[in-house]
Amino acid sequence: MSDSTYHHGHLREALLDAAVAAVHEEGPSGLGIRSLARRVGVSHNAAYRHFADLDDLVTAVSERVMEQLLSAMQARLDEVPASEPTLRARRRLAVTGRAYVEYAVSEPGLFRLALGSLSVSEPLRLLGRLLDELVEVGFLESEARVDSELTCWSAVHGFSILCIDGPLRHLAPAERAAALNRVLVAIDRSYGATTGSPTSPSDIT
Amino acid sequence: MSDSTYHHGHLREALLDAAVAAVHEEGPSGLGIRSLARRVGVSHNAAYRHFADLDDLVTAVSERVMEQLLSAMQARLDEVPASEPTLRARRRLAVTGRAYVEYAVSEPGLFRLALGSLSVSEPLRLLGRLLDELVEVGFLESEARVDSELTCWSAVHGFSILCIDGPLRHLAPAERAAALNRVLVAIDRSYGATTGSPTSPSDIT
DNA sequence: GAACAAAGTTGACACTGTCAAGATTGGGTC
DNA sequence: GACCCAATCTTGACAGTGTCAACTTTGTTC
Repeated sequence: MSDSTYHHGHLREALLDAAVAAVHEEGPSGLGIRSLARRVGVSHNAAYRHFADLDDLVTAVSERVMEQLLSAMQARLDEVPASEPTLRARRRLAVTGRAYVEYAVSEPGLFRLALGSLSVSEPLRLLGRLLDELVEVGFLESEARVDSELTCWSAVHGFSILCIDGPLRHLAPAERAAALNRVLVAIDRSYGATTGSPTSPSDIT
Repeated sequence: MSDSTYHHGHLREALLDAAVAAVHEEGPSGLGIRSLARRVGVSHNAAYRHFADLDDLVTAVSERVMEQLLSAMQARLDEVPASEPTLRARRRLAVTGRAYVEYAVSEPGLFRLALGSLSVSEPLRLLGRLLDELVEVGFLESEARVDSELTCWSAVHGFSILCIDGPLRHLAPAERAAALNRVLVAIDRSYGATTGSPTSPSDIT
């Protein structure tokens, strides 16, 4: 790898890194072909060799952010200790929702960017698996399983929006956590309502 | 009112009208100081006498859209026929949620614009009143009332996003309506779960 | 009628995304 | 080892944008 500016070698990756940093610092509007090129130290529209378009670049950044979000959820998921199977499945769902919201709050710019222009099919697939677990374990009736990822994802995503630029914007972290717990308990209750679950909802927080 | 271009008279309102039309046709990115001025037939940055800033203009448009959304919900609300009080209160809540989603789907650009930059405190207030009704009527326990607007608004808003640019994007209207019904029933069930309501959830659709 | 403030216009500047054409480089082939 | 080529980056240009400053027009008020 020479010092010459030509043939940077990893321009695409460097641009994506810079894009994540820019959105982290300045929000989604900080993303620009030229400003990114400046940040990487390359001349304007060098990026056009790697991205067709500003939209194309934004899409690529979104995919990267979505991967971060997914792995953050996955990490939390794996930390849930073994216990009574039903309780464990319910906790796995709750923990995933909490990870989602916490990512949104800690990285509002990246979250807005990713959710504005990309399909959320990956997180929905993960959610689907968790709900299947709830059915296998007998907590969620298979009839109520239909489209249940919609209510679950909607609730968690909507709560994130309220925290980022809604009325919950200036809530203290502790109060936000309390409100989030109420939302997660409501989801849990809504799924277990049909079976009259014996375990208290507060067990999942 | 003279024919002269000077002293347009209603420039502010004309600009807001044009803004709504532009976003309706071209999406949020169709909003621009200059393009709006062109649309109204006035020279560029005449808008600066009425709006400090592009952000200021966007905020004003958002408020206008939010008013449209609110009155759309209110209209549906008033159409719910008198019946058994509990059923009526539940239906009023469901109908409001449906109006919210239908507005989002029918005006995705305006919906995105308004929800991206404005607080949703007005709709939340309306929602709060509906939930108070559910408490008065004995369907929702007052203990579960705390922050219950969060779960409700979150679910409906999240569903809207899924319909606009999520995996539900290309769903046929009938299927979308069916999925929406399931979400609304889930909310209803989650609220009535603690009391063991005697009425079937399907009554509210 | 003169003075004044409000409303619109004109001109300029820096910035943006994007296209076209040229310069530079490393890898493969004879 | 020299040569060509394709990939990569640069330079230059164009239209479009938001915004500031200075100017012009207009309706109102004393």
